[in-house]
Amino acid sequence: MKKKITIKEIAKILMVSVSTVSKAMNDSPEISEKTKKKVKELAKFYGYVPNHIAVSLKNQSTFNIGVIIPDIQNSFLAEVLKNIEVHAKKNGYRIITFFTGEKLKEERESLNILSNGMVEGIIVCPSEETFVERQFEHFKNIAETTPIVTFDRLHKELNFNSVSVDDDQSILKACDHFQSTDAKNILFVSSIGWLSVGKTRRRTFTGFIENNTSVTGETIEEHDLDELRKKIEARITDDSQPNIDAILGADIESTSIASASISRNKLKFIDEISLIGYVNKKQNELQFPRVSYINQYPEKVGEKAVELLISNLKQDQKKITQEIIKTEIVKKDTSK
Amino acid sequence: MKKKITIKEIAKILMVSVSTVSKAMNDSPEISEKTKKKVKELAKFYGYVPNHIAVSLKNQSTFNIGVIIPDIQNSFLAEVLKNIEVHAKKNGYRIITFFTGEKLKEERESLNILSNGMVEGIIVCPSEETFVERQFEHFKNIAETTPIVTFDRLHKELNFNSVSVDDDQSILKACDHFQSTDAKNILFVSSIGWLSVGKTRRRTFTGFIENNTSVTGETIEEHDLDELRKKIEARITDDSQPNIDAILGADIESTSIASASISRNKLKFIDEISLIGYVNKKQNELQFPRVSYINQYPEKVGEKAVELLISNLKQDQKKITQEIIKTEIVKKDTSK
DNA sequence: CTGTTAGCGCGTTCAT
DNA sequence: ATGAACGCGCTAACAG
Repeated sequence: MKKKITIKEIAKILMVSVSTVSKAMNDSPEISEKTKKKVKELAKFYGYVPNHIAVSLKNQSTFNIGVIIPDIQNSFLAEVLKNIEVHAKKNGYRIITFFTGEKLKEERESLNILSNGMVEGIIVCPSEETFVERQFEHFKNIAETTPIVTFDRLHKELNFNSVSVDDDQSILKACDHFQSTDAKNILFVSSIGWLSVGKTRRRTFTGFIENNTSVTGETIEEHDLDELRKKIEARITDDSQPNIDAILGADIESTSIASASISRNKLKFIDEISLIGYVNKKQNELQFPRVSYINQYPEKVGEKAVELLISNLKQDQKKITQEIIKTEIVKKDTSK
Repeated sequence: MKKKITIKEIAKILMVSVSTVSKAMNDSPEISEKTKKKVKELAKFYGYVPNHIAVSLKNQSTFNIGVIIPDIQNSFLAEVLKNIEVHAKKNGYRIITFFTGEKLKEERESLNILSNGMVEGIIVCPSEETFVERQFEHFKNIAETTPIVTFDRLHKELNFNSVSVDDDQSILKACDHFQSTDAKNILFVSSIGWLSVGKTRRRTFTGFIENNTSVTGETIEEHDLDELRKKIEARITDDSQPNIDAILGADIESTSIASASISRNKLKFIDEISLIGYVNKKQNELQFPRVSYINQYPEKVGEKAVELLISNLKQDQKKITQEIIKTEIVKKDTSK
């Protein structure tokens, strides 16, 4: 493998000083056009490019942004990540991505590594285990020296700039929508009951049911997806119990399973049973039926996260901004 | 924002030299236990961690691997990426990810940035535009100083270690499977006719048809997904033409659309029409029907790519390894 | 216009 | 057992 050429070697070849080369490469007005041309030609010839590590050390700035997310397979997170990358690039930043697999230990390590001067700020979606274990110290420690923006998942201990989605509102909107289209008995299905966001969504749902006399509600929570499918199918085909005329999916998986269960048992969407939930948007457009869904606007989340971080980078701000993205019910084929 | 503490400041506080602190932190046998303890305690107290940029510059090694992929929304690429990250981490490397959006310009820029000392090697899935424009010089230039491993997409000009999937074989396997289950007229659908991999898949299909008298074949290629859907639906419901009894999807999108089209028009899977194609595996498991698919084993691709790169990093190897991952038809609900 | 020098943070001889 | 000095590649303040 050929060694990369440095400024020093170019200087030697041209019999000038390293600073002349450096200035020429950076188009300093101090250098004559003739010299600039000579230097640049040779640089191009040897494929010279400034060593980013050295520049970072010298300038004390890396133009890297760290991103930590629990799972790339989650289509919402993947879409947020993509938009983070796009907007970071637009602002001249690169991203360094770590995946935690929802593990606290991985999260701690990622934060440590990234804060060692590798990046100027960190955008992070805290892992589930972090919430379960209620461990937030590692965030606070890092935040003393490195700006942090969190997204998607909130906690009162996480006192940073953040972008999240109005989860309560979206569940309520779906419930309201069902109620206004005359649903009588809503089934809430979830494969993320163990996850904090799953708990919030369930609580919001049960709260709605308790405060409304015109609708009743039931809940199926099951982490094992195949079990979940069985339970849902058993319930919606059970004639001995009150009829389910609407299903609310608390996450992408349970919504998919609910849709498949309805199709497999040949129930008629809308006429017999409606469905609203969370989906993989891109995939949903191609399917039949396309499920009516709660749009969480991952593009906005990603863009806003970058925006908050960069403004924080540019000036040491004191006030914390907790941005909340409004969600929206998008009607497709499975609901009125 | 608090400034990060350096070795220098710790040295000053402890009234020792920087080299003593450095050695103590790295458990050098030259340093007494007493001093080590003193240094480490203070370091911990101040949350000291060595500056990664400085260490990288000093050691001329970053322990970073660059990854360049066209699109994170592609579930195959996303799964490969995830596995690259996992295996990189397992070997003590971090990954820096860039997305090209299938653009040549973005690919060039990404390669340039990454090869400026940021990473020790690069794993890249070349963008589509690169193939269309037949531009491979930028790879060759970078490869002189930085080890490169390509994956998924091959070209004879790309003379690097690579991991790919036996695309021809997988299409042939699907065709064979249809033939052996008595399909008479196979429809090949594709939304990626413009993509090199799409062309290969189509050629393989038409080649199969030409060499087999017992089956006939048709092709629908359409980049606009809604148009594609219309064309597929029109064709499979057109009684004036020969009956289509099998569909082969050339990519995830067209396969999804084909499945949805069949469902929407209430054709019976297997009895009336079969379907095999590429899918988002995770999503496919939750759907009804689950589409019979070609498994490309993204886990293996990711793992192998990291393996090839790291072995290349460890010793300057001369022989090029072009790994090919065997695919497999996985029978689900849409085919015999 | 060009060169010399210092220093970013760290690890590593080589002295002491 | 500890410290002084150098250099990784680069930029910038200061001289000339």
